[in-house]
Amino acid sequence: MGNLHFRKEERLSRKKIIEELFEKGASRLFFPLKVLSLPHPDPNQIVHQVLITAPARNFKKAVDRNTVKRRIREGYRLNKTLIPTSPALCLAYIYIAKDILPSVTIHKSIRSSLQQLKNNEKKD
RNA sequence: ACUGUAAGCAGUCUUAUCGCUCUUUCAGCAAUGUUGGAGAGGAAAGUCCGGGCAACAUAGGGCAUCGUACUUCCUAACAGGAAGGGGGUUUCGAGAUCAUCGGGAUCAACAGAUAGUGCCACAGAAAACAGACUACCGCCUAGGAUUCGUUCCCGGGAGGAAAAGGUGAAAAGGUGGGGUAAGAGCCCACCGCUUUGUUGGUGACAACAAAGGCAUGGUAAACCUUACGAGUUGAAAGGCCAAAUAAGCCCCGAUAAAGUGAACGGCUCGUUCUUAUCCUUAAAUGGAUAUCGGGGUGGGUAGGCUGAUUGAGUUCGUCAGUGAUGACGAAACCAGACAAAUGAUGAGAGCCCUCCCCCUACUCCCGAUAAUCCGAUAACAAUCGGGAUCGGGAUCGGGUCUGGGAACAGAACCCGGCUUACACGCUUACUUUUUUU
RNA sequence: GCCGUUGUAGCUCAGUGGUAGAGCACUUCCUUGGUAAGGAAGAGGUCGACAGUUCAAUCCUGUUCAACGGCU
Repeated sequence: MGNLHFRKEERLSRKKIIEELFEKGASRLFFPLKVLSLPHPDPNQIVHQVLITAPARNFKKAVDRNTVKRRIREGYRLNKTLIPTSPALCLAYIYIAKDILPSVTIHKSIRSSLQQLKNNEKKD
């Protein structure tokens, strides 16, 4: 098995890249998630960088936002070996559903999104 | 027993796999790996108050604006807290009744309405300068009736008086008595109010005495007055390092400083002099270009460290105080993230609710009585009641077992409060309903 | 993290303490051969929620809920 870490380097935290991702990134919907993806603009980047967010409009309480973000993060951490590491990507996971869904369904949708990304790269 | 309200306490535990943040041991140039340790709350929430801390501002005083408002104390400070004072509501008792007094429970942002201004709908005669209206009273008087003494009816005049008008949230001290033409604090008793004094209390205030004779309707969470307080902005503050501040365009200046160039000297520096070119002019007068400097635009950078967790702190004990709280001593170090860690998936234990089944002290209910005991109807029989026994059911409790539940809620520089949210459980006070005495 | 604004009829908004209104929309009637426009009448409000001040609160005060905006 590969490394199932999720360290600070894999978090997307630079404001400029985030803006670029939200402007140019290709978006697909895997309910309950919306996934934005873009090749990383920094050529020295080795690992993928991921942004996870749950809008405060749908979840008023910080506890609910935290639980949703934690479940998405676990889903990415356990399934990130599905995509190859060679060209680094920027990803954004936005939680769209208005209820807190169980982590099984969230993991399923993450898995399918990663499969699709892998297929796209093969075509390229 | 049960229902609810308020206050307080407490708000799961163990373990497997894979991870996150900080720290630590060892290895390594480093990335990193490895060993051990720590890792959300009573409200972390709302951001309603008050501070610490930081930057900027600031002679002193006043005005404006905003806030606070019974007293004393606590506190770093507060619109917070503690202990009191007076007040409202309700209930019980005293008072023949009323005013009022005393006890209990409970509520409360409680300075000033004789500094001034404003407002008080509807209703009502009148809503704040009291007296316009109706009604009351005697005096004078026009007319009518009459039993011709007078009385009655209906008007007028100049007065008296502030008692009556039942409407309103609120009506100009209250109740009773005297007094009077009618009345009135006009006089008296009790009570309230105001002023003054004495005593007690640190004080809010209370008690008592004397005088006044009612003058003073409500509203300040209306303006306002008085007293006290408040500089502004918040960690997205501030400090250090790294990176960047380019080109282009616009404006101003070349006096000083700096810079450039030159000369000299003791030459990593000092002294002295000094913009340059072109056109134009009497003139460095004016203009253009270049260079340099400053400002703007433009675009660019926006990462790390610090601030930042040893503190008005925590736990335990003793002492002081009615209490909030304080003093002293001891012990340990107990989250520190930053597009934001403290998790995900399983398993088990305990707790709560529910379903099936079993046992069951005491108690209660229903039914039966072949035999047996007691009592009532004078006695027997019979009947009734009670006991006893048997059967069935309910309940407290215990065991087994099915399914489910576990609230409110996530640190964001740090503290002190307030407010709001909160499942199950426990304690205290009050309380709904039912049963028994 | 810090600061602010708003909440009134189905919609857009007035209303500075005395029984809450306008425009559009809705219903019924008139007008027309019919519709629109026009005219007449009508219905529809816990003034976001809960407390307090006041005789009386949409308005004043406090708490709370929701929506929206700003600060790098």
